[in-house]
Amino acid sequence: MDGFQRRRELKKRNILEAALALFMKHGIQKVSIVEIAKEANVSQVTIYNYFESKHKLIHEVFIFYINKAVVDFENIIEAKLPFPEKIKKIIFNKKEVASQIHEEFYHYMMKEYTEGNEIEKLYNEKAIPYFIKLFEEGKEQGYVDPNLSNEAILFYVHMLKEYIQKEEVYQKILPLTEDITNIFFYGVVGNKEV
Amino acid sequence: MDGFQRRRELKKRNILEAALALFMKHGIQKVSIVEIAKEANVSQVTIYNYFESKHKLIHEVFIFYINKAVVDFENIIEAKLPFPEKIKKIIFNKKEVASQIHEEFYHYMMKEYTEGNEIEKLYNEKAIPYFIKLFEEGKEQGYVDPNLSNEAILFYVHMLKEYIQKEEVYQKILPLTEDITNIFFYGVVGNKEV
Amino acid sequence: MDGFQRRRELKKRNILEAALALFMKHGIQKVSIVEIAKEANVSQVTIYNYFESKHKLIHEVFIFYINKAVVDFENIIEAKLPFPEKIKKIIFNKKEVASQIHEEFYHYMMKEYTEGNEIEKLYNEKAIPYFIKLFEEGKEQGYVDPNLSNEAILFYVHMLKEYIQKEEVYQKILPLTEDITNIFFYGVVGNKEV
Amino acid sequence: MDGFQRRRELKKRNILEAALALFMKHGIQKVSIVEIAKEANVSQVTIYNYFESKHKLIHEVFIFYINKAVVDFENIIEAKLPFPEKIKKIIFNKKEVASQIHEEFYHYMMKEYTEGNEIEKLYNEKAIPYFIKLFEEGKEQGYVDPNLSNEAILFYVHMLKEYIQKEEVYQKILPLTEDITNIFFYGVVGNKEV
DNA sequence: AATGAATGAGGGTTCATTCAT
DNA sequence: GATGAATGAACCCTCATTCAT
Repeated sequence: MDGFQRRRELKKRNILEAALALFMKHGIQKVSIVEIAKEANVSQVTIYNYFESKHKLIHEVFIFYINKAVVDFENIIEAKLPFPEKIKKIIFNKKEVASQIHEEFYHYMMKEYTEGNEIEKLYNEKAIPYFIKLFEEGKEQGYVDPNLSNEAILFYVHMLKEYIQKEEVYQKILPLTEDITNIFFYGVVGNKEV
Repeated sequence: MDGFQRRRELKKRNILEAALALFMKHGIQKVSIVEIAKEANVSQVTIYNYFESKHKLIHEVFIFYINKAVVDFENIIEAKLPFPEKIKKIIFNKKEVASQIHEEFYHYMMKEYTEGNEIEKLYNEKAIPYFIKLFEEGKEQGYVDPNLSNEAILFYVHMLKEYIQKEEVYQKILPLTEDITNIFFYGVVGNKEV
Repeated sequence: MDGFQRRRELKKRNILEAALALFMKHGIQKVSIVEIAKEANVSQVTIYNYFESKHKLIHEVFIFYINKAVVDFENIIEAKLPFPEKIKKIIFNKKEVASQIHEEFYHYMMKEYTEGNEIEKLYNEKAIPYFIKLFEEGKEQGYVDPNLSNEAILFYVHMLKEYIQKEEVYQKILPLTEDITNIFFYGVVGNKEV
Repeated sequence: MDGFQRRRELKKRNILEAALALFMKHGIQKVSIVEIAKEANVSQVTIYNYFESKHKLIHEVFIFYINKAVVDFENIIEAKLPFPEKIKKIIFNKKEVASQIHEEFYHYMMKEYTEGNEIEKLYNEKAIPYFIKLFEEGKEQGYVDPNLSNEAILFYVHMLKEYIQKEEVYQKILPLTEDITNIFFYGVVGNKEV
């Protein structure tokens, strides 16, 4: 990659970072191209030169975000930690990519995700295998009921993770961390063994 | 309430119904005042006469929605059903108010909800007591661990309910209903008694 | 038609007049909605309120123009004039609707005209019958070869009329009026009878 | 001309060809410099280096086009064909330079042509003499009334040629070819000798 | 009280042209 | 000399809100 291309990549990354930050803070519809351009210190048109349209920019921001998230996620899974700690980290650790995620950003992304496009492919190829590996580990160690389908557990983890990441929810449930972890592992019925 | 006022209230209700329907279908930002006016068969200005601004209209729509939701919710709680059935109904029953809720509507509402305003007050006064009553019932019948805080269970139920109501999630998890219910009651560890 | 509607129609007409004038002067692509709005002393948005889009405005301008043209045209046909005078008037008389017609306006209109839509219908219903009547009159009086198809004559008249109306052509051919008329009637071979 | 210059001329020609092709297909205003650059496989700036501005590029494209057209035209005039065949070819033969000419291109060119600049000079010097020669030939052979001014005949030929070349007209008048040729030679009064 | 009409501000997008390498 | 990158200005269009009747 020569100097030209390197600079191009750098600028593209700048724009993606700026867009990601703004989308996470204010959602997608409320963020205008002008704002992103200002945040990234480029002209509007430069953004169009790189991304063609707002729609395609959003798409690339998603991919950018997922790639970042997957790296953080990988680190947790591969770490030397007891299973429950990993789960806790995955669900509660907001520091992975961004501390505040705007709901609408998630919504848009999930919509793209469910429409069977590139983002879904990326997610399936990169993230799911780690999850499966994690759950199998949990099953082996007796932390997870082997009769449960991986899909169902995945759903639960996703939901918790996503819901807790909402800025308006996060602060409310911090004192409930223990209880929520308990419910995740033992359900509302509770741990009868203890 | 004289005839004038009654007609006034009726018209207001018409507008609220129209706005609610459109918000749920398309989100809030994408629905314009003109559209609402058309749907409600009134002039735009009439909407302004009644609600001052779009922002305040949205606010009143939320209150309107919650009041409706609470009624549906009340019916479930007071019904003669075993505890687990009530929980299932609350979590999975999409028919309560609307079959398809647009994500963004929820987001806006939740934001209003957490900003300590009228909507929160309404919710706290009307909905929470029913939940508490339900959970106490669950605890008495041995379905719920008495050591768990009501807040944590509330959080869990809310989360499941909200997450499942998303149109893009709903269809994916239908086959997982049993597993999800099991995790809710017994956690990922599973029911060791069986 | 009440006061409201009358004023509405008046304003619509104003906008159409302004648009028509500008389109004829500068063509269509070069004329922006802002310019039309300024010329008509209204806001841009008012134009959108009346016409929805530039495309539809253009369409209505065409219809407006054709209706005007047909009236002028009718007057000539129905007038008590010898046949050759009528033809001359039709071909050379620029004062009918506008003194200067921008080429591109014609181009756009003809495109619409050939795409089998409302404009074609309008033209066929309103203008063609007068032409046919005129040509039949010419044939009866011996001014027109009865073996010629009406389509061919129509084509010829159209072509001459349109071509001469071009601002860049008009001034050049004024001194040639006699010759051109002669060619129209007797062809380049000339009137052998004389 | 050394190697440098030859390569320069070649590139210039490439750009002109590309621009001409695009202008003829889509008109002038709708074709952007970027598109021309892409079609010619050069950078936009290269175009500016050679032509200074879009306006001047258009100008040079016109000259380029006329030169090409004149050559085709010359071939017809110098061919061994009876006079009426030459006329027919000139008027109806669309294959001379391009089969489909976008109207707007003609318009622009004609405007330049009438503004007393280089293009007019070129046309007067190169094309007109051939026309005059052709008409004199016609007069000698009795096909053209010697009393008619060459300007008037030129006007007629031009008009027919140009009008027929319009893509939206061409197909409509194909079945009328005979009649139109007849009108050109004998006028609407028709050939009384026959 | 209710309405049709009107508007200023802003959104996404395109383009001829210039800058910097 | 040639290029990719960058830009200011303009365009079409939308919307929450206000005006005038």
